[in-house]
Amino acid sequence: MRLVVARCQVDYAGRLTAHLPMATRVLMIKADGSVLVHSDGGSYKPLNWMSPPCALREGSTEDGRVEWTVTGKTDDTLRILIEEVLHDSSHDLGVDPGLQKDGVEKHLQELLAEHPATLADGLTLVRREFPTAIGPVDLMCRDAEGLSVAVEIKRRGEIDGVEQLTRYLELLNRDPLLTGRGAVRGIFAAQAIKPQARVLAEDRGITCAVVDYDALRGMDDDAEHRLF
Amino acid sequence: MRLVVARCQVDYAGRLTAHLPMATRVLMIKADGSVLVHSDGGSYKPLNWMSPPCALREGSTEDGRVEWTVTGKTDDTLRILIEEVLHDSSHDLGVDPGLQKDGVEKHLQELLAEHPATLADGLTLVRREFPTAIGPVDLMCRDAEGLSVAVEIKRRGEIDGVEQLTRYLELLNRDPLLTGRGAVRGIFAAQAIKPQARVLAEDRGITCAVVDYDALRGMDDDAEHRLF
DNA sequence: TAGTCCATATCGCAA
DNA sequence: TTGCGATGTGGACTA
Repeated sequence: MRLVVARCQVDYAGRLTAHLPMATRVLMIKADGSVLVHSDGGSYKPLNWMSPPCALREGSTEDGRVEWTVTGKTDDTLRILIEEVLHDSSHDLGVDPGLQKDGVEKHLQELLAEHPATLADGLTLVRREFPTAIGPVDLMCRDAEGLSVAVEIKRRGEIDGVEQLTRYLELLNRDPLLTGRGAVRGIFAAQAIKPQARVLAEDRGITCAVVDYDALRGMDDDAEHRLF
Repeated sequence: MRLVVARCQVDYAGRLTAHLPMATRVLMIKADGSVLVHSDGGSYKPLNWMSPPCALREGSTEDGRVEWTVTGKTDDTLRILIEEVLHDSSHDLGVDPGLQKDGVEKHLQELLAEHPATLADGLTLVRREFPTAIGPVDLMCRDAEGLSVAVEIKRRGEIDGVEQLTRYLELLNRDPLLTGRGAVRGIFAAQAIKPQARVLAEDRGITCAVVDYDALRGMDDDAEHRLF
């Protein structure tokens, strides 16, 4: 890992072209050759970068200024014209042991599988990841009247999720084993549902359910076993 | 901008919980208080981070080790336990003049709005960003016969774009003002269209148009004004 | 390898 | 501010 602070001008040409005027920035050069150009603001996304695999070549322009050329796998190139180097240091970091995560969509599905009644009164689980020809339905349930209910779970409820559930319902409603007592209903469950997605869902007779993740976790006796 | 290289352990708790075991990493602390934890690989995304606005507090644990606590706007917290500092430097970067981009979807839409006939002979523009209940249609046009044509523009033509255009067409074809002379047609325009998207589009009677960005830019008399 | 879906997404624009 | 779509999306998983 090499860290450089320099007054520089950056030009990228690849899927798009982008230009950064001359200013002081941080250049991070990773062991795999990838380069990140950061300013003193924004968020974690660099102003400009080159993803690995790529190669950095240090050269100079006709008028003797330092110029880095980073070449990517395709035609991507990142040109960094350096006017003044304010800091330059290299560090051996070794291999990173990696990140452990908890609390993504899979976990939400586990919690709802344990507590399906929070989605609709009297709802009981038939099975998780119920298989269909076009992919698994997150939860297949049965309501108080014994009718089949397909549940699609998303962390954020957007229009794509409604389309997905619609495709599932279309398929499920061709199966006489499921539709014996009546058509399969759909429930679209998410921590937040966008207005457009809600309109589309309701237009298609799909019920929307906003899920309170913290409340669900509170209901789960084993919640503490998942913490680090 | 402060750059620290240190052996550290990182724990994040917010929308999810995440844990990084003790290892040597780069910590980037920006002027707005945001913190990035980078390893010597991966891509531009840090292993862990805290987005602005946030506040960093340097403290120490009961056993005297250095611990940073970064607190975000909501309940987000990032705890960095530091075992050994290998490098620590601060730099004044000033305000960045910002990034200039060229070649994104918006620009493509401008060019096609100026030259709709490249999509189909005799096509003329009615208006850009034509409003519907579920969002704006990129270009609403009229063909040589006076029939309405909805154009959806994507940089990359994938299946989502076809779904989007299908929804627009469904809605537009309920409007007697547009369908007076016949049903509204759809054109799916992109720099490259994936095979699956093409199949779906043609199955729905949507015309696919592959757009040559460079050729379009060449037709545009004012193109040079957009260059740097 | 190509398709699909998630993300602590981030970012920019507009209502 | 919130909603919404684009992103040089990236990354993981699957068939």
